[in-house]
Amino acid sequence: MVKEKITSQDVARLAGVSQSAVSRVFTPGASVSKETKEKVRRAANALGYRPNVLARSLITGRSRIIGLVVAYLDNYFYPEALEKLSNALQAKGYHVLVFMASQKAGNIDGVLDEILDYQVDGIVMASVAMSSDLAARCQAVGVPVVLFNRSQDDERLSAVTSNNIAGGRLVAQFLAAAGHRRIAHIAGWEGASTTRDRERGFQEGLTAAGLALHAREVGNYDFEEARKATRRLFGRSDSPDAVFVANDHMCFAAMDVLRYELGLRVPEDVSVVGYDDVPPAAWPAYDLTTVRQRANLMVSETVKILLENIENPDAPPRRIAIEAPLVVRGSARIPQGWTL
Amino acid sequence: MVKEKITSQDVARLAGVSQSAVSRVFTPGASVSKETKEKVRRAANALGYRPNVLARSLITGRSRIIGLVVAYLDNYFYPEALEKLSNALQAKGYHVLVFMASQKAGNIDGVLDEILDYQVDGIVMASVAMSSDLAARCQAVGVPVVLFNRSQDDERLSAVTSNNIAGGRLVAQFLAAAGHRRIAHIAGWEGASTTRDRERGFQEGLTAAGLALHAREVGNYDFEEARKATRRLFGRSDSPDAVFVANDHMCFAAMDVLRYELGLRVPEDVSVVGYDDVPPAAWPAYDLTTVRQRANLMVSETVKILLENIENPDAPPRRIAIEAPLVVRGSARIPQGWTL
DNA sequence: GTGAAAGCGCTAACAC
DNA sequence: GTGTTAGCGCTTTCAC
Repeated sequence: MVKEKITSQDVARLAGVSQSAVSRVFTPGASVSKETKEKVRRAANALGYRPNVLARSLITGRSRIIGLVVAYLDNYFYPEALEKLSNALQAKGYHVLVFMASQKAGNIDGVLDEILDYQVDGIVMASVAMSSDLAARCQAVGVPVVLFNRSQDDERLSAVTSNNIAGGRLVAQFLAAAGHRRIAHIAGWEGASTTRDRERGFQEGLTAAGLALHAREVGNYDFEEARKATRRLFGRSDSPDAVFVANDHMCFAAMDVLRYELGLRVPEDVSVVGYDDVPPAAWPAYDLTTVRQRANLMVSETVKILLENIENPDAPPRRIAIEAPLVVRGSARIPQGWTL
Repeated sequence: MVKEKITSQDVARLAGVSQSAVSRVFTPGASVSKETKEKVRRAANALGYRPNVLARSLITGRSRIIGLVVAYLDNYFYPEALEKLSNALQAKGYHVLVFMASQKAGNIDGVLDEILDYQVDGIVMASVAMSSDLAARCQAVGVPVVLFNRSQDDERLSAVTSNNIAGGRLVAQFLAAAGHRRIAHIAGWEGASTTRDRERGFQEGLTAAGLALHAREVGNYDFEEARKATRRLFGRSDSPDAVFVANDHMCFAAMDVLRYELGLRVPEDVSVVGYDDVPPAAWPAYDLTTVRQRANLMVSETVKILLENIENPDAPPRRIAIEAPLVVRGSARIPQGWTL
């Protein structure tokens, strides 16, 4: 096993220049003559030399690593986001170091320590809530944090979400306009801002239409819990004629219970609307009417904010809510003349 | 913006010990007295000190970073694998640095350079093929590589897959035993070992049952292409009465075309079998009979091999094929008295 | 434009 | 057991 570590020193020797000359060739803004550059390049290629980014980080104080904390990947909104995030960051010369924040609560603290140990230049927290003193810790070491798909009141945190309130409101309007009167909701995990906002907008929309929420259950963004919630919702007399489920992941579970356990037809017997527009929502088997979270935009905003805060540590945190359109498919009755 | 970088030097000063004493406290195998350890711990906590793993890496030559190259995350086998891999590695004190290898071909070369720049301790290549000289490069710098869900003949590469040949054979047996006689196949991307192996086993099984492949199309593991392949397969007279689709991702596309475009019933009109057993395969809307790739086992083997090769650079590469059982659900006719 | 020299924050001999 | 010393591979003044 030949562990040949080629250093800039080796290249310098071969090229007949100083070690710092080699460094300059590999440092974007440095001043080197054409000839030196040429010689060094040649020597470097001959040896297969590549700069050690860890050593570089030690001195520049920048690792070009972004820590990503994510709780779960079984909600298919996240793989999609992760893929896009990684691609966008890669294009800017950054890379994503993944930290899974398992279910365990206090867990996040430990994870944050691990992240910081790697001297990351920034942190993206996807679907994870952060305590105030964690935010303070990041601020103390000067590492910008942006919350992805979660919002928080803390002044020091940037956040990118879809406009969950408007999204929820849109669903209510849509369902009300279609003539539904017994409209139910399956909420997500109540600790999450997305859950509160989607439900708040939904309630507002219902109220504006002169309706009251017919029934409500909590699904905690969990597949199995969503099934149970659906059974409870439809297990009683006077069951709903429409249901808004707080995300697509739970919505698939709900639809399956509706159709295959309860024998209900969608949308003839009950209209179903989700949130996220993950890929399976478009599959004919579900053909789900849902609010689209525009992953592309959410990711590009996240990257923009992150890089801005890395380059300028005094840039203020920002909170962005991306407009979230309703994608009308076949799982919910369509109101007469619905256009918006 | 207070960018307080706390170093071991600071801690040493506060604790009244030498800087190396501090280092030893944070180095697992080092010898420190109880009192020193206590003093240092206290000082470190007071200052919020944490060792800089990058600086450590520079000297130990180990970064505790594993590079993961993955081509796409829309096949839901990969998010699942990534989650498990990250968790398993995290438990061992390693972390995953993600590199997306976009569609572009020669791309892998560039990606590999980036990976190596980070001084990763090991590399996992998921669903990516590697040229021989890339393998040589990794070997040259002493970085172990394990292929995940792909196999390759190169001697220097470890690989973990399911037993694709046996899996394919099992599907053929199952379909033949159910009395199907016009059995078709939608293959994946023909450049992948999984594609070849699954099809090879499938063919063998067919032959053993005295059958010939009725028809064959290529879906390239792509959703849209799989739809088209399905249309071609069933667009002619004498269309298949059963189809084995090379992975679940394509299989969902195929089933949707069968049911919602062609009006065929599954499994009454046509039996459908997939490969992977991703979560949606178990959803009632699909209820897919499929070969299970045991992500848990595949990941734990991957981690085992990787760590083994990191700790002992002379450990030989290993090629593992995990047994892949057929999960019988409702998308394919079940043979009389099928037990295995 | 280029080399010499001084570290970045840490670990690992090496003496004591 | 503990401090001193010498780097890990690199960037960055600083003279020239």
